[in-house]
Amino acid sequence: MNVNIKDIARIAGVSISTVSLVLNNRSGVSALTRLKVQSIVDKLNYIPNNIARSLVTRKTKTIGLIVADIAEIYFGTLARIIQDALNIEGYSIIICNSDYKADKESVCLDFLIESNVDGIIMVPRGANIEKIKSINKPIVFLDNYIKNTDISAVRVDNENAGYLAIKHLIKLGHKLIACITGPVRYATSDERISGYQRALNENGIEINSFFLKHTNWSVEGGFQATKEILSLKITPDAIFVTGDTCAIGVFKALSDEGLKIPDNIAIVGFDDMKFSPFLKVPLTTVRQPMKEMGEKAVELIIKELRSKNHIEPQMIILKTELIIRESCGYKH
Amino acid sequence: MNVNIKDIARIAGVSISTVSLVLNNRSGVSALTRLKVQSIVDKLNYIPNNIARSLVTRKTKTIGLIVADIAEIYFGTLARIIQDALNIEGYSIIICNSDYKADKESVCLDFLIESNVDGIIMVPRGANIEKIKSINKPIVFLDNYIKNTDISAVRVDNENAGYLAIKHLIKLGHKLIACITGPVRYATSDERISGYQRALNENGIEINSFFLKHTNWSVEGGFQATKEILSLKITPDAIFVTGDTCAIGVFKALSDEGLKIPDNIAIVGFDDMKFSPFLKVPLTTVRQPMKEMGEKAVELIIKELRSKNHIEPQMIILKTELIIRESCGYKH
DNA sequence: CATTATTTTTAAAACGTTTTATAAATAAAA
DNA sequence: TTTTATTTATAAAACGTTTTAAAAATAATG
Repeated sequence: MNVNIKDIARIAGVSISTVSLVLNNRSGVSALTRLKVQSIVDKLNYIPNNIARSLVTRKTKTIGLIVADIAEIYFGTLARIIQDALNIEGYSIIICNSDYKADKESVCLDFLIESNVDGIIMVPRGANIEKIKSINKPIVFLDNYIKNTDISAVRVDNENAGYLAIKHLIKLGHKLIACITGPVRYATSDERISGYQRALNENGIEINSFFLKHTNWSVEGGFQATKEILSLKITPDAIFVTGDTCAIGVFKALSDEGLKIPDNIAIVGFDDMKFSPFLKVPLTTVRQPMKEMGEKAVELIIKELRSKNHIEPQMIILKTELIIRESCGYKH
Repeated sequence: MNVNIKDIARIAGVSISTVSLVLNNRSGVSALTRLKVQSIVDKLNYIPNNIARSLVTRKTKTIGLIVADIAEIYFGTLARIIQDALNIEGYSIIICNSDYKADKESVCLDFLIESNVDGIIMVPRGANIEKIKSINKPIVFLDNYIKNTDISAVRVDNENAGYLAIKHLIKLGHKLIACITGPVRYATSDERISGYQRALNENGIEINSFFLKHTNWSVEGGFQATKEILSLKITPDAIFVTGDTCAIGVFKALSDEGLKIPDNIAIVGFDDMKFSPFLKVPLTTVRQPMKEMGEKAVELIIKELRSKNHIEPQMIILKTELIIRESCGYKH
């Protein structure tokens, strides 16, 4: 019913092979026939069938993207950036959600393989290492990564970011600093904690394990964790919240208890999402270069896709930036 | 390199056709050979090639989803719901972003067609009607719709929702009610305005056009619109913000001007996103049944996909619910 | 047992491309 | 002009499935 390459060939009076060469503008066709074929293609509004094409080329021009949850702004933002960057390169994406769970991630991987994606960009949970290694396609880790795998990764200087965030708090006179972070055994999360602890250590401040709370970085998670922290015998004078979405819940829990930011308690967030400057108290937060992260991941995977021979895995660590707004007070 | 149906056939000592029948568990194969084939399939971990399959069946088991911007929580949430529902039916999705722009939407449509999707769920911008009609595949409108097209749509009772929201405000004694809404010439947006105006009319309250502001429903949009409203000679005593993301910006602009919610000004939102109960003042808002919306859209498109003969287009209008929290005060 | 009906199996065509190897046409060199 | 080199064009195979129509095997009937 749709016009196909055979029709074009017949009407143009040439062979199928010739039409194919023209369509992929490859050499070996005289300027004259090229023009003739192209005009028929244009006239009939012919669009090559990507499925047939994929069957023989074994390429789908599709990249899989695994994030924890596309409904979270952080991942939505990242997905959008990646998608736009990939589109420019002629690729489309299939998005999968792992919910930070290893078993779901495994299902995602299977699904993407069955979907014949050419490559995968993923925020890895940290398990499934063997499975990931066994995938014979370009893979790029994003945001999180798994140690000791020969897989390229794009991420930020989480340890340093945590360190600088806490140093900022300490400089402002805070000593009782709690930390609300992400899932356990999650590199991104762990590194931020390391930075937090290093800053505390360097300044001779005791590390209280009860001041450390794990969440799934959600609004509710932040709310809950803060409630727990506030129920402790000691109330902190600052909280390092390693995700701005999470901070929305933190703000609420604090305001419920009548605590004022920054007068009673200081907050420093992480991510610098679109809404962060618009919270009741504009959030001081560690900005992640989202655009760079997404685009770098795309650049990497495209490079691997293009090169025939194996490419040396790269570890790209991008710089974060502490954006000082009002949630820690004005002192410097 | 990968094992294919031919290998299975050879090893099992049957024809390719038989293997195919087993794989798609169709009748016409004896229990014995079925078992034999299946065991080889399992042993070799054989997975049929979807591309080859698609080529002959002319089905890709893929649905296109066009939203304005996957980075907005509202659309991210919707996308996640749709994706989960489609997965259950064995479909995957390709997401496209139109940014509320007709030309981008057109590009999205072309892209999805070229991707050979089996159907499209879209939040239509409201233009591209002819193009959409010419697409010879199941299409379901979601959230927004276009009048006088024979295309199924799933949406909410926006007019009524707007009406009830405003009636709620009026009952609490508010008369100077501003409205911050979405893009112009956008049915969803327009209907909410209609309800707003009807409630005003019925209560003999004058409609001031300067109290109506259009935005793209973003945080910044809400912030800007509120600034503009507050610069008017008359300050409203309530604002109907037809999107909760937008309301974050509204909250900020109000607090910048020292206006307290709900004492100085009441706010009623729309959507009831995850964060809405966690805003400084928990948001009174019109809840959209996101899950139902997404799942209904999927149900509809799956039904159209399954039935061979044309299905009567359906217009599903789901009920919203006014969730009363604290942003309009406690009075009833 | 011969017929007929039913079940099981399979060969071959089709889906719409790309690619490889070869043939045909043209240009360059001797 | 013949020979050789180069450019242009194409036939046919391949990609891995499903599906159709026919053949083979088995079961049921008279």
